[in-house]
Amino acid sequence: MKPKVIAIVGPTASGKTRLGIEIAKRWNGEVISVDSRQVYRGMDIGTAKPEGTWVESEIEKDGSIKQLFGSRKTFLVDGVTHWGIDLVTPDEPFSAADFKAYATEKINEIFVRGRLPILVGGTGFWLKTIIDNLDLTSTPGDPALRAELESRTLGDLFHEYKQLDPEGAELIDKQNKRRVVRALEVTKLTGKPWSEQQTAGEQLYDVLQIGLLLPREELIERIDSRVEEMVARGLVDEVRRFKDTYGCECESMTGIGYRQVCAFLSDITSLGAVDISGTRSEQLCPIGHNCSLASFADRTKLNAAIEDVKRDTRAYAKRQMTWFKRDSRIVWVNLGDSTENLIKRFLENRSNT
RNA sequence: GGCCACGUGGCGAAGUGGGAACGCAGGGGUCUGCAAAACCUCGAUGAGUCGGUUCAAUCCCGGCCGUGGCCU
Repeated sequence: MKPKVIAIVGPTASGKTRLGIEIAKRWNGEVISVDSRQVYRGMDIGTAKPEGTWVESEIEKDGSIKQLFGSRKTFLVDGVTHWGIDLVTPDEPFSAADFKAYATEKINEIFVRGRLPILVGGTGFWLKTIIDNLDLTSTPGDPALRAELESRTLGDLFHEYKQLDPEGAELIDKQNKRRVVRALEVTKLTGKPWSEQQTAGEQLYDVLQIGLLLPREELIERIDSRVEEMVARGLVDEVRRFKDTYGCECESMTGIGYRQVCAFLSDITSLGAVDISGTRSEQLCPIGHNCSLASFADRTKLNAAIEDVKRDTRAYAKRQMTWFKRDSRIVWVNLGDSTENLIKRFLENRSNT
């Protein structure tokens, strides 16, 4: 019998986190965040990381389970244990494959504890690695090779790739350089065509996917107000801290919120319009907020950056819906609907494979 | 009242006497190690409006309407 796992999916700002907590409380579960941005330590406000506290772990003490991502501590949100948060520093890479290794380990641990694993998150690809047990090839990225490949033109790369893996060349998105680079990278590193390495193992878990559905208008409202809330909570200062350490270029800074605000900060810095060495939080706040030091021009720019964040978040939500829509296994519920019977039936149903 | 300018898809905005760029927004889609990423794709049978010139008008001419500016 496969372990039963619940997954809560849906676009950003649809209320997944809260639902996850409710379900965890009701069914004795632990949450695993499936979010490619919440893995970064310290990136809290912009990733809408749930607010919680790190406590000494009670459950990890016996050491009976080998921990790939060992931690003495547990992240508690409203009394519910959360995994998948604060796994790496913002300059460390963390891929879908890393996540798969981490999450499967955590699911098994939770299962052994006799509790219910609840995957909560909007990173569809990461979730898919677990639900469909993708064998993400055993070939990690090779930074040197990748850098070399990336310096070449797409046409050139595709040409070489086609020689090495004609079948893959048919399947791949030939206009997406990032994909072609990876396929070529895998093929060269392993000596075997990338297209032959795309396999999925047998399903590991019995999964109930619950999708949160809400009217587009309502989702947009929720996105907008959440972004405003982030700003009020100090998004700009958070981004500035990371900008000072990592700049705007590293992967973790390409997240929505970070990207736009980082660009804004670079803009005003280069113009010398704002002294950013002083008491920062007082100097930078958008129009409509109470602040005295920022110039009107800079506040206008910040407002524009915030609008960009909202816009890009909407676009992201749309992409997420495109992803989830095509998975017919998802059971869609309206925000606010009870999941009681749905989950009850799922848990009572004995899986026979 | 007179003079001048302008009137292009939801917004912004080019250009041309003979296939209406582009940006943004919006819709649809792809996805097997960067996925909040990367990539693909679709929207004006028609240019305020009515006439005229021309083989042909969004582009030239005129009337009307509208907008902005200037003048008395």
